[in-house]
Amino acid sequence: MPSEKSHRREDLLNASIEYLLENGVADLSLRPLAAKVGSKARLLVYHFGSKDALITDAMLVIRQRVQDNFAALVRDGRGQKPSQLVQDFWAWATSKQHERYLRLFFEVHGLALQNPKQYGRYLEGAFTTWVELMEAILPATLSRAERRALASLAVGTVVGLMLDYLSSGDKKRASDAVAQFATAFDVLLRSKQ
Amino acid sequence: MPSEKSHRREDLLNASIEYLLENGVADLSLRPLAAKVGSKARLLVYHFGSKDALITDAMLVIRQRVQDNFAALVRDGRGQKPSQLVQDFWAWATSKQHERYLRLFFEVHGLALQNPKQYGRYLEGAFTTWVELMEAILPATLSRAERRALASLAVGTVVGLMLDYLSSGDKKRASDAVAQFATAFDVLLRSKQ
DNA sequence: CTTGACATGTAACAATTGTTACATGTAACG
DNA sequence: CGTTACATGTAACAATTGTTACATGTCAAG
Repeated sequence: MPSEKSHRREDLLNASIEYLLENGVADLSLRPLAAKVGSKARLLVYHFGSKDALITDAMLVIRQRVQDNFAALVRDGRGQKPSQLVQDFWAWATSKQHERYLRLFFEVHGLALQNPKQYGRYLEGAFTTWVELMEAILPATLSRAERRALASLAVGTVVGLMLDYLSSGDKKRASDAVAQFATAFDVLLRSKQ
Repeated sequence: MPSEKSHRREDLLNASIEYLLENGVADLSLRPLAAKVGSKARLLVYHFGSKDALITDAMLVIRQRVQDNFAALVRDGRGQKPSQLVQDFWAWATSKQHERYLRLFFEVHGLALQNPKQYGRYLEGAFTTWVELMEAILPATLSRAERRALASLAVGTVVGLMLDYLSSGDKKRASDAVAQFATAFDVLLRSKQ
């Protein structure tokens, strides 16, 4: 087993992530991937253990990156209403340059649902980590149960509308729906206070 | 090209649908599928044109079935609030026996996003048909734009929370979020009237 | 009986798959 | 020098893939 501080592994992982973002995982095969990242199929298995493990490792890194960005949005927008943060994140995630993150998430997620054994490490926490991040920006005056339900609602709504946008390409319709959610969310939060 | 009224094709399609619901499409290969439905790979290609066309045809039938069921819910619940219909459909779709429909939808959807050429016929309308169904049960007093946004919101929210439930297995949390949505949706509808 | 459309059967193609065994290199450190 | 850990190279395995060419069967309508 290679050491955890190997930077060859890290380099390969970063290059592979780029490849995954461009090509998806459904038709992924190790040899073309290895060729693109300047390596060999043999070595990808050596460094990551298996194809599935490589994909899972890549997805965990990607998730962390996106969540780091969300955390930065929260930090920069301290004091903003949760509904505004949701809209800011929506704008960030649905920008042309970030769409490929969403696409990859949805692809791997769908595969993971049908084959939890293969991608279980990714699936676990795929939603719950987001819900926890969202809970943290909801008013502390709410009960734990209310925060949980409202955070889940916000995450679910944004995720569903992202999927809509990616599928239909109709950004205006999806963004209008997000705006409607924002006002409804504000009302909901006010009513619980 | 085989005629459209061939019932051999129809039988094979129905049997294939059952197989897809149990096994997903990612690891699907024609020979095992053919064996299970009492046919040969050769004939599946003959009847459907290609593997991808078979999957797409199956998905369109499945979507129609689920949407027919939604329409039946609407018919039986005439006069109910939209938020109640949403919750009824949520209960139907997340029941143990129907979960596999959701799983298959999300799997194919993810694949379709990364490869629109392959599953384009399915992707087109995957969301818009649902949004139209939802628009139809919103008050006619709303403006067209409002109906569109609110319908998109309702569909997106339910879809996102379905994905959450399937991923996390936490039905209570997801259902609580749906309930929160229902009350918010009612408020939203009232405010527009 | 014959035409014709639908269905099936047999068999092959050419390419690719993830993974592994075995051996070699490299470079830092004692 | 020699040990050790990490990295790479070569090559093969065994199985499977979607699709196609070509031939045969089935069965109702003319």
